[in-house]
Amino acid sequence: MTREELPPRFDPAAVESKWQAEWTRQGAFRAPENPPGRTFTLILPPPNVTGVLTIGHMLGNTVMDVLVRVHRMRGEAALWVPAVDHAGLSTQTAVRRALAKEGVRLETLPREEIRQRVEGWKSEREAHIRRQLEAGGFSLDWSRYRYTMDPLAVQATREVFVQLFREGLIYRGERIVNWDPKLRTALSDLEVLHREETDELLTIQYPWADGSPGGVAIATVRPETIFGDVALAVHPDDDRHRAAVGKSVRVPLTDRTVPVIADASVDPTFGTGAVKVTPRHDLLDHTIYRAHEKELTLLPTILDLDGKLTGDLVPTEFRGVDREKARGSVSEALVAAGVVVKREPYVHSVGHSERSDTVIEPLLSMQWFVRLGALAPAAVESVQSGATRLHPERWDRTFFRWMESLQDWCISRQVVWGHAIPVFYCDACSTAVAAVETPSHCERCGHAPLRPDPDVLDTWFTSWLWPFAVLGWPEETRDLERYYPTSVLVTGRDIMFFWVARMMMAGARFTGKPPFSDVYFTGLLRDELGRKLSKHIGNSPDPLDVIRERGADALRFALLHPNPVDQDGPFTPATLDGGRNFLTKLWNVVRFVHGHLAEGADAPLRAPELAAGAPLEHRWILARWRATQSALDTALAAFELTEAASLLYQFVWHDLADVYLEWSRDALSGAQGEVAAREARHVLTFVVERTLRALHPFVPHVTEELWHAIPHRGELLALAPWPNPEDAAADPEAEVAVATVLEAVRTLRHLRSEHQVALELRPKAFVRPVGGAVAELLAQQRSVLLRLARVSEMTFLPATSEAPPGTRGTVRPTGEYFLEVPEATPASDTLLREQGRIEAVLRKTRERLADDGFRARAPPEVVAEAETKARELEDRLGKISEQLARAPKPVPTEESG
RNA sequence: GGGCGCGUAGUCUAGUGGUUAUGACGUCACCCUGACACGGUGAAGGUCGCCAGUUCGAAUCUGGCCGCGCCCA
Repeated sequence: MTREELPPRFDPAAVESKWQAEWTRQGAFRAPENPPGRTFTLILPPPNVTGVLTIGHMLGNTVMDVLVRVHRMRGEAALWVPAVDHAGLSTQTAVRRALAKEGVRLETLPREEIRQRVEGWKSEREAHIRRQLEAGGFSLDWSRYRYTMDPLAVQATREVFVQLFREGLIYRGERIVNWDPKLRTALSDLEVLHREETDELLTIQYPWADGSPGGVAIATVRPETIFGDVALAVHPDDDRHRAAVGKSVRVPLTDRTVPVIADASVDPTFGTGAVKVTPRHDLLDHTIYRAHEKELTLLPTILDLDGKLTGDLVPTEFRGVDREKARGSVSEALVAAGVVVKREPYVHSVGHSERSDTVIEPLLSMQWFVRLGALAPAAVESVQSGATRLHPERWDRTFFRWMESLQDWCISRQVVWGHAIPVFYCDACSTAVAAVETPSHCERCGHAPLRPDPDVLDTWFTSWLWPFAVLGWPEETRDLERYYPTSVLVTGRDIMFFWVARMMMAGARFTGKPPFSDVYFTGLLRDELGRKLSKHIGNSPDPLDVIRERGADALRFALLHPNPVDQDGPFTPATLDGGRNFLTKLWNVVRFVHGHLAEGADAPLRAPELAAGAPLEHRWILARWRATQSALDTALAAFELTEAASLLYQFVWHDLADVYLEWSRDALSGAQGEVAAREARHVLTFVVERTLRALHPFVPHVTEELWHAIPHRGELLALAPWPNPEDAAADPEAEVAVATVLEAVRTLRHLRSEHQVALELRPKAFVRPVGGAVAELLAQQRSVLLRLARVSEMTFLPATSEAPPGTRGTVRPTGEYFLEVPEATPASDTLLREQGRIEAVLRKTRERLADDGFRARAPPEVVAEAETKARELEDRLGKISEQLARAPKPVPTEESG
């Protein structure tokens, strides 16, 4: 092992691809087939195969990779299953857009050709996604890669459908659904986003059918639907309209008359208290219609699947006109007819398609539904019992609330791309049968062939099975037996209901177990202006480009370091710099260590046994390492990955580099003899090797590279054991002692800086310690003090002596410090500020002590503590005054005056 | 409209009854010291959103107000 192996600067491009290839070659991430002992399983939330991964995905992936790598290093059989999702609707939308560029309308192509187009598109994007995942260094088991349209997934999807169908939990029915007229498909409630919009609220007078003067006025934002009216409805207790009930009115612009009916679901406070009833195109109207089915025979369709007015009831001039356009022209026609009483702006919540952003059209339609209400209790129970824990916990309440108010889930989609609904119709005897394998003939009457259902399933109907479907369900595979239930689900809050809750329902129903024990919600990423990352704004680069420029490890650290669980975090050039800077620091620390190590040395199995009189700095760094590793384990157990990354950052940069390396420089260089050098090397190798192990899950490439450059045991850091804090001893005494020495060093450095003593000078220092213990400690550490504080000598002063001439000094809790200054300089600003600060604290402390209530009610130890503090502060204040008295006052600056 | 959550230096953030309020980025000063200028050393910067209450004592607990975010309707 020679020094040339570590170049002066970390070059991520070469290092990262090298180790990615090596991990793959050695099969490091391939989970064993039938492992003994503990397992740890993650599923990658399958990205849409027609999308690409965003920086946001990288955050979730990094979280997962840290978790799975830690568990792998702990010796568990760790499995992380990669996958992509066919994403029926969004894939078809993407293909539709691509076709539009060629001037081809998707609807004009035969199904088979659409499928081929989608396949081609899929393979291209799938490869890009895989490149992104590999470049990130994510330790996925590619031998278990899954796609939601794989034969295995088809099998699981159909099996689930058939089971639920047979139990009556899936049914086909005519219901008002959310219709997307642009994509021409039904959507589930979750795929509808509500937005406040301002529309015009028209108050329209429906004249009496018998021609007598007056009529009934209703308010509506949808005048274009009046042609579908079958009634007007009022609240039964509404005195204003009581007389109208039972009479008939004429629908404006038509010759049709409709009755006025009473129904308790009408809101009497809205508009005039009377509403029009258009039962095929509004949920509430449909409910009213169902309640009055006997009186109302007509159920007219006036909007087609594209959202255009249609049907005999619509006057010819409006037929074929889009609903948005028709709204304006019908409104004008109504005004012209003199039936509009009032026009006013009205703010209301309007549903939009999540996919196409089109305004959703409520439409009576024959669709397939799942009765989620029957599946919910088991999922609720798993959270209530703690079998599944949400992180952060407070989402429990939102989860429960949603689960209590479940609507039936519309699962049929009128698109080409997706899993066919496994239902087959016999045209001879009108039987419908659900079957996993396509039946060749009708079981009941023998008729053949059967007609398959034309619709496909909502993509989420496959996704909700994912935790067990990827492991081979419904077959009882070894993977299913050993790796299910999975461990942690990491995802964004936005799909808590779409996916997480539904997986819990499916897991409970089909496997009898919660599909995972923990759910970790990641936060959103925002740019330096606080905006969400989005391609539209252009602040969301392709992770591959970021990795090419900065490296995967820098990206990973930048994502994790400032992004606590469920909290929005920054993703900016500055955070990326932070990641890169940390890696450079780590690289240089190990490079320095590497330069001091003997060749062929072995990795220490445990920390060296240090004698009681062993050098303080060794005892200290081992204690710090232990504390860090222990806090790290605690943070990881609580899913506090930012805290975990932060602990390692602090340890590497401040404890290891700033303090320990500087402190032990002399010993390492051999200036204190071979025995001291050997001991320092031993401690250093131990600490650095363990630190690289602990850092590995966060920044796997650079740590793997560095680990191979120092003494180690084993082939791959990725498979090395996770460090055990018990390998080093706690040492509170050393921690206190080092804090004291560092205070002395910092104080002298501060005096130098404050009084502008040039760095190349080595002035004399004088100390008057507060007590014998401090004096003894500083005397013992004299040589390191001289070196770190860059002073030529250090003289201890007796308690009663005068301050040495030609010096300036300051007062700290550990004692008084004086530094030789070249010529008479004023006392420092800092000393004045310190005086002010201490006076303020002292005043407050004295006030507290003067308060009888405090003395009577506060715990005695708090009172005693305050008394001690007051004495110490008085003492220091006196010394500060002496210091100030023996030097000219500083020239007051703008700020200090 | 209902629910959940959040307001701490210029920015992000730790801190669930008693310390001179934590850390990072940024800022300022000096320094290319033999691992690192992607660095070192030192410094400045805060009425802990506002008001009241509980308490000997509140960033921390309670209530109200103001501002912001998310989810559901």
